[in-house]
Amino acid sequence: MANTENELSTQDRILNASENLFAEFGFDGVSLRKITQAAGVELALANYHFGPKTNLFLAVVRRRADELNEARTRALCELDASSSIEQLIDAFTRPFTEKSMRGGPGWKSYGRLIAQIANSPRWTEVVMASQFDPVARLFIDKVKLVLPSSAERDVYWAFHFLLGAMITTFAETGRIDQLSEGRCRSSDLDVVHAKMVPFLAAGFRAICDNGPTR
Amino acid sequence: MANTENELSTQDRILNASENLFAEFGFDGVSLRKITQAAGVELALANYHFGPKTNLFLAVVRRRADELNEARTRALCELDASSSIEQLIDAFTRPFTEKSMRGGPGWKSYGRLIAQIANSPRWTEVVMASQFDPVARLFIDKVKLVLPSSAERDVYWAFHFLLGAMITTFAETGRIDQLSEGRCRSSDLDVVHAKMVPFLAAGFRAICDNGPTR
DNA sequence: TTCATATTTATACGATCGTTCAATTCATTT
DNA sequence: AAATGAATTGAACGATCGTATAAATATGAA
Repeated sequence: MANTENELSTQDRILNASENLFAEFGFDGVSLRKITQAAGVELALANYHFGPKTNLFLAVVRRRADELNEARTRALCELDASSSIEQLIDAFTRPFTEKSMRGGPGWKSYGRLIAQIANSPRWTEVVMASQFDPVARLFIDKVKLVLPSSAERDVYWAFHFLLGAMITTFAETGRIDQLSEGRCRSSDLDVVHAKMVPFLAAGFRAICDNGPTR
Repeated sequence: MANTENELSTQDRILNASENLFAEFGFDGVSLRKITQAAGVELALANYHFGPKTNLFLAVVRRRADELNEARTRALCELDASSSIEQLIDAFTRPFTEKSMRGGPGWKSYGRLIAQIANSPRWTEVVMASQFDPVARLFIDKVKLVLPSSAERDVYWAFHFLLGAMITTFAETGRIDQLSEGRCRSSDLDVVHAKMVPFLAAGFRAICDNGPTR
């Protein structure tokens, strides 16, 4: 058997190489030859273990999506109507921050990968909706409890802005590092997280807390 | 000569087709053959007028970036230290909203294109920094005037979150439409803009208005 | 009209793409 | 040891990629 000691299985070697390269160059910017070469395996093994290239891409996404959704769901379920919007946003965003900072280097690539997928019409339905909608609905339902006077549409819009800010944060493109001439370090997600939660919480309160609904 | 009456020049036909296809499929997801076919011109004309494929991509980005930067700069320069943070955010974001809603269909594609570029390490430096940094610095300088008690780092972080929310808004992937089951229509940017400005303004105040700096 | 220049056409080159498959090796069970 | 199925190898397929080039055509100045 493989995968004893510190050796990785062929599947994991391919998945890791795919994650890195897809994150940097995108789905169409990487060939299966580059992937298998980076993984140190033969070309045909990608097709043997994962089928067509699209399936390999989906396998890369799904691998960490399950773990992430589980952590988010667990954190959200501990909160109720008496919680603050800060706690809700923290529960939704902290799992990725934790994994990106302390879950291994693959999570950094995964953050960049999700950012590409999220803004690509090609993958929005197939990947984002199918993988992340359930926990998104859970988050929104909790927001309705915490901010009961909010109109439902406004909660969705606030969540839309949250997604944009969060996804570009986890992408870590380094743009803000460059623009701020080193004053900001986007790779230190603990610091960014501490700024992001109050920023987004204030936004939620501003547009979702309009007093009695009618 | 060409381009009399309602006919488009070969360059414009190629640029328009490139804009649409790059926005939908990404740089590596489109071939010059698909582009020239969609433009109704011969394959070799793309190379003749624009050189390598990368140059064509950059030409697509630059075409509208100049017009957008000019409108943003004009709006920002009308504001001073007595303005509100809402006015500043509006000045920065409204030009794209206006052009996307009433500037012709090409601006919709351009919004999706920028979203891809913004989160792609490949283009962050070459495109984003070189094209959009000057007006970004102008915006940040104005924020420092309007929120004088803010720490400089916090202004950059707030701008970072603004960029994420704004860019995903202009991408119009339709994800929030789907998630909200039609309650939100991301293509109606006038409505989204009216929600985005107070959302982001509250976020800026939350993390940039910490009282006296020290 | 004649000539020089700019643009368009048609074709081709070498490279790389995703995918397939027969042959071979490996691991495990009888 | 023999057999069986999974895993790996190495090579090849047709298709498509970006780019280049020579010939044909269109354009504008003399």
